[in-house]
Amino acid sequence: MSQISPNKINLSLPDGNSREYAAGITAGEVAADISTSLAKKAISATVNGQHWDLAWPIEADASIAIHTLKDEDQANELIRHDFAHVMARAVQELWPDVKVTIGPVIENGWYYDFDRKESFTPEDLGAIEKKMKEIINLRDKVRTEIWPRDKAVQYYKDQNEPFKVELIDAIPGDEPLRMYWHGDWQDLCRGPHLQHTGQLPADAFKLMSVAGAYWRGDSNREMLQRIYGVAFTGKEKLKAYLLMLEEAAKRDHRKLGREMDLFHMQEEAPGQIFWHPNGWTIYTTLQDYMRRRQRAGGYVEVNTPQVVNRKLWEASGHWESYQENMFIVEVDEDHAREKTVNALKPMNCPCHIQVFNQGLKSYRDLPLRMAEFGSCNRYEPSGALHGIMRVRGFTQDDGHIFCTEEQIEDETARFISFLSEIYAELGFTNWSIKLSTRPEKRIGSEETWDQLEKALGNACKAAGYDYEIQEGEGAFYGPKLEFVLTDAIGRNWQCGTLQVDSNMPERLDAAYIGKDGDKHLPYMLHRATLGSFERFIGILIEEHAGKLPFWLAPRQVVVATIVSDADDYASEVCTALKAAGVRAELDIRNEKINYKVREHSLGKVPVILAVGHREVEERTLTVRRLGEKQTNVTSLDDIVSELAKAATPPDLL
RNA sequence: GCUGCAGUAGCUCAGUGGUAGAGCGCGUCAUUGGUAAUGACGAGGUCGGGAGUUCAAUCCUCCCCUGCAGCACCA
Repeated sequence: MSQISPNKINLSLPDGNSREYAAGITAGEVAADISTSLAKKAISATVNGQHWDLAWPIEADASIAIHTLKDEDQANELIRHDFAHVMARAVQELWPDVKVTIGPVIENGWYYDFDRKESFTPEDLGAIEKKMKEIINLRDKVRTEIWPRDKAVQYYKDQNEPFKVELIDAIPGDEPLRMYWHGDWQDLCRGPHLQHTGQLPADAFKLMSVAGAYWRGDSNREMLQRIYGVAFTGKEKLKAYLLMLEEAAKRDHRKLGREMDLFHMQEEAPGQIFWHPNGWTIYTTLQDYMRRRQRAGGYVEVNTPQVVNRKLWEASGHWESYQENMFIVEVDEDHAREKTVNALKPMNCPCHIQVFNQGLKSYRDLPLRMAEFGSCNRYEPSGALHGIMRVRGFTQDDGHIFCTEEQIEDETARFISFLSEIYAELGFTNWSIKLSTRPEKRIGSEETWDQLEKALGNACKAAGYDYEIQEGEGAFYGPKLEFVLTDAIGRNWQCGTLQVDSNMPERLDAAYIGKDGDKHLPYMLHRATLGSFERFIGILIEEHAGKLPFWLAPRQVVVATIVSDADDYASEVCTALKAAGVRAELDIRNEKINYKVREHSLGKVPVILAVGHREVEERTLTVRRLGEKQTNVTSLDDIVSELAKAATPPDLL
């Protein structure tokens, strides 16, 4: 690729030295010039901050760094990318009639979408993996060429690859098309790539699963088959990743929900939860906590109807735009001319406006912070349901702040502090804010959007937080903040939200009398801290792998006897703990202590107090804490006061 | 909703074209035993629902329901 050029260029290396080369030299040639061993190990380069293929020429002065597999970030991107191509080639070698589409790098690996009539089976994945290893062993050189668009289109038409033709059509006209080969196999790709397929770590990848995926993410287009793979720079890292997946599966809230006897679901009520005593204890403990927090935060609590006539939903706009997600309830009264049509509320906001609209409001009433533990029902698409995380019946810790435009920024900042304290008390310190700005389809003037987006951004800064902008992701009526928390194994969950809205108040005729004596339209800030109790509890369970903080644990203490002579004392201990506000249970069953310890440990009870002859004599207890093997002996009074303190919710400490 | 896979005892799972089995759990009895399963005996299912093929279906076919993975959705 390099060509003779009269121009000299200066390349500065990471060690501070710089070297002079003829313009047009490739990064690979630079690596070879530095050392032959580097040339062998090199996989790519970074040139002026851009990830660079070793075969691409460098035309001007630049900073350059050569990468090997040791440079995790670049190496992962590169190998995952080339694995995608190698997999596509393997698939086409095994089934030549399969059409290829796209195969991007994703977290931990890649996927590639194929168009094939028959489904891929798990056995097919094994065959593909085997074929991939063969291709890697061929050590085929990677070659790229830049082609004019017409030539590329014609090529793909000749190859009968219609998806590639469509892909080219979607690429902006001025972008060069980079054609890529390893061996005889070809794909369209912007690169960069490895030097040859042999640089792929053949022992550090695995094909994970096959699933359907829409072409171009459009549910109206054809459904393709997507094969997911994971790859790392070494097999130890792959092993570690697979181990992490096993750990994640162990803390699945659906599994723990059964093991801890928290809740169940059944097919007569898909997407809805039957809470068992243990689970409901978590729920009410969390709800009691939120109720106290909201009172302290200046909210008034209300409660509004579940079944509401369609008239209100027509007025709010939900009937038109949200109907397919609503549970419709028809009532056929004996002498009525027609059926009454109602819907279960999918959201609380229209109802809160009804409360606001009772009586005439003055500017003196604002900001009015109205909260409800609002039970909502949404007919979510069947494929969206997931344990208690995504359900059809749930309760939001909902709230609406009615305020003037000037109050938005302060109220938002105030909410962010409110939320941050709660997240901290619930043990989540790792969370971030996303600001979603005006979408394409929207209402309201540009000036208003400017002001509202600025108000939310300023509020974040005022509360002391940074935010990330999500361009165009706001609601059609206003911008929003999303509060995303990261759990113990790195997964992200959107829980809290705050959305600015004047559309709903307007549609439902909300108004207040201003200083000037005229009617004004209030703004409404839709906000939730936990999101929904159901989802948040699911997150709590997974975050803690079932070992909830003591104050939230549904079963906090089991007093377990070793011999039946200790029954009376154990009962006395249990009573004392209950009186001190601890959720304590008595286990005087005719079972060995080993058995009891095992059972309650599996049930994730944080503290087991064992009682035998010795403890009865000395009026002590042998304390065993969940996750610890050793025990220690404590006096009755000490343990009662210690556990009573641990059982106190954080806001009451 | 779409694609694929799955649905057998409370749970986890094995199994077969001729009306089903294990472990745990549950019940009874014996056992009073120091920190992750004491032993014996016993009771549980008609194999998600419906239709079809067949002399005969839990097993084959079709439809439906529910779940799982991914996609789409989550104003």
